[in-house]
Amino acid sequence: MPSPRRPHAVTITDVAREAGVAASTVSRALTNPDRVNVVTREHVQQVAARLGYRASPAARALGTGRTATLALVLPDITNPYFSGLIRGAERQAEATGHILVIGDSEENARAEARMVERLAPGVDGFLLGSSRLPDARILQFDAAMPVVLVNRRVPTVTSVSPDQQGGTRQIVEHLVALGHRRAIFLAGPPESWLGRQRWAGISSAAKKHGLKVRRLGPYHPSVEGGLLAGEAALADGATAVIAHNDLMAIGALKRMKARGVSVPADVSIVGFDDIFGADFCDPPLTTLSDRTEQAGRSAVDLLVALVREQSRLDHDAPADIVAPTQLVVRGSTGPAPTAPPPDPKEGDPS
Amino acid sequence: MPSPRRPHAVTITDVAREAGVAASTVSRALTNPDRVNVVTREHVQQVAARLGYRASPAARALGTGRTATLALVLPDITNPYFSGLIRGAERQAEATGHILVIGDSEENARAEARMVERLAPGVDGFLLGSSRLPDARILQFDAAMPVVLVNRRVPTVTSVSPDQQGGTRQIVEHLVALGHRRAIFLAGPPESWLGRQRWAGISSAAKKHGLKVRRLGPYHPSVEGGLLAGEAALADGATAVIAHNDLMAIGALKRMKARGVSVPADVSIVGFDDIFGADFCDPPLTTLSDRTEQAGRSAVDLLVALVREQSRLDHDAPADIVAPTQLVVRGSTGPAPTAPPPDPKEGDPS
DNA sequence: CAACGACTGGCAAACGTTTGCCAAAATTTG
DNA sequence: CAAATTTTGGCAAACGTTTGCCAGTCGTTG
Repeated sequence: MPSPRRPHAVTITDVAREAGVAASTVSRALTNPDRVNVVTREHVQQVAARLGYRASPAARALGTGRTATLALVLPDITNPYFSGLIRGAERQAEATGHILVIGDSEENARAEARMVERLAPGVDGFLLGSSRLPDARILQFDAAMPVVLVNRRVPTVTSVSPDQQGGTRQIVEHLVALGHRRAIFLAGPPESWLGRQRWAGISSAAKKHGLKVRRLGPYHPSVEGGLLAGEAALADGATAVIAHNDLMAIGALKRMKARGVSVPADVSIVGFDDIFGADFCDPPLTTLSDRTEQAGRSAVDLLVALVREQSRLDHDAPADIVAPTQLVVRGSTGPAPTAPPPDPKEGDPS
Repeated sequence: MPSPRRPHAVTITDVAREAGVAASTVSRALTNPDRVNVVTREHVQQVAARLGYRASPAARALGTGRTATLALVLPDITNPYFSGLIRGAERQAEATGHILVIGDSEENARAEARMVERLAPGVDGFLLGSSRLPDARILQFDAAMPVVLVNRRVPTVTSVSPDQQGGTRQIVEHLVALGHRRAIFLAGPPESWLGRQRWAGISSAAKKHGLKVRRLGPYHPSVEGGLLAGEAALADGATAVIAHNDLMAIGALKRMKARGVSVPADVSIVGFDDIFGADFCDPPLTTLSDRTEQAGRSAVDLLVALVREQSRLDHDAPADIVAPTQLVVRGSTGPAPTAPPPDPKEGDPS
């Protein structure tokens, strides 16, 4: 007969008995070392180590109201853009003694809200990455528990986001310098704050530089969405395409290639995010890069600070980190063609 | 003065008082509906809903010994190969009412073991993806708690892994059919079980088909590792390169391109995993594909079953799912060159 | 040397559930 | 209609921590 799988875990009482002290002393020796005499403390710690004692997170959480767990919820776990964010958050969570749980809202605001509500009772706070939630909902969550926004800004809510204004300016100036006069912006989901920032930044910079830019969309912010969007862009006849993100840019790239349109000779393409793959697609993608791993770390630090503040009473003003972005120029952008791009080889040109 | 952030959560006792029943009745009405009269049950449920009651996971865990939390630990969160696994696991965890916590061991067995020990007290079981742990350690963990292996098989431990034997056979036959006579295998970390399977499968299939294949490495299973490995492969002069995974294959591809070696005209390259990017790198990568999202779902199902079994006493034989793999032929493989590949353009040919 | 304060360690009461046990009530059975 | 059975709901004891309070012990100070 098989032995029971989970050998009954060693509890604080076991350690107390073995060390000849009260449970409370064990607790203090381990979590509040200054509160107990050095010799008792060391004895207790030794016994605890010998017995392989691990405090029960559940019991601790029940006592303290803290779970030492942070939640990260994202609209699309599989977007490589988020890998860096996840890794950064995971590392910093571990470094600060926290556990990271992860949730995927699959681009759906309703699902995101459900996810937050589902996770809330078990975590100390939330990292909301590229949240699709309306401002009001975010404010509501923020009022009820510690929240840090990533890739989004909402007044009074702590956040870290990449500098889109500077970034879009770089993009527009780059295109203008290459002689482009008409561009297209392939929009992502309207719920995307970053997307709205991008469009705002691009239109404003474009106006300043005399670049004409039209917006198409919205499209699903994926390679598939980019395929569709690319098709639409071809029909428009602009010489430059700015996609909501790299996934879409890559989709558009694929579509161009399939249609025999040469990038960048006929049309230039720019993306956002500098995801894995942007540097080795064909041609490599010109794109706006930001340091997502760093963002993940900072966001966790901010969140941990918020959680700590929550127990004390001093709330200082919410932080708003705006991280620098950098345009990485690769092969997908080039001088504007002098003649308009040729008609696509296949498909109905209507 | 700001109101307290966390409005004191509504507890089971609040619901009980409001509904005019005992706390135990509330508990049963919500978690064990058959145990209570239909009219009381509905009344309680209504009151609970009205008050917005959410059971405290900590308290529940303390009472039941179950946390409704599953851990997924991986050697590299940022490898797009794992995105599918993560998504599949997350979806199925949610579907079965579980929370998924995620850990990154960063290719380090020691870190992996630490991670498991750190997480263990707070989770019901583990999903170990592409574990770098020695068999003995895995058996040890498996004896102490529910464990499901993904991309690894260890006798007596439940697992789901892709069919490497069939997969490697497909690769070798593909290369042989193209006329290749000599190939190189660029090995990943020796701790990788999948890597060992791959080498075993390739050598055995190669022997059968009269293909000569040498092994180089180990290399870090990343694009950077692939760059190095590609360099070494060039020196060898084989006409076909099989990389431990797509990351390395893409690195090798980059290296070839940088060195002016044409793929597939001069050398063919094959990878494993069919990750994001494999279809749009230049040339697109021939690679062995498996359904990682499906694997993630199955693994969670198996784990949940294990957790349930643990409370009852019937343990049935550990499951071992071997999932089919499929060779996706793209542009990186082609007929073997009749002449040997040209000398690399730059660098010391010694 | 008395009084005082700083240190230490124990007691016991939380924290919010679940669940075994029991008794009352309702239902079925003979 | 009494007895047997099932259904229902409450009581109270866990589960494993943390922490406020208290009392002893020591060392210090005037």
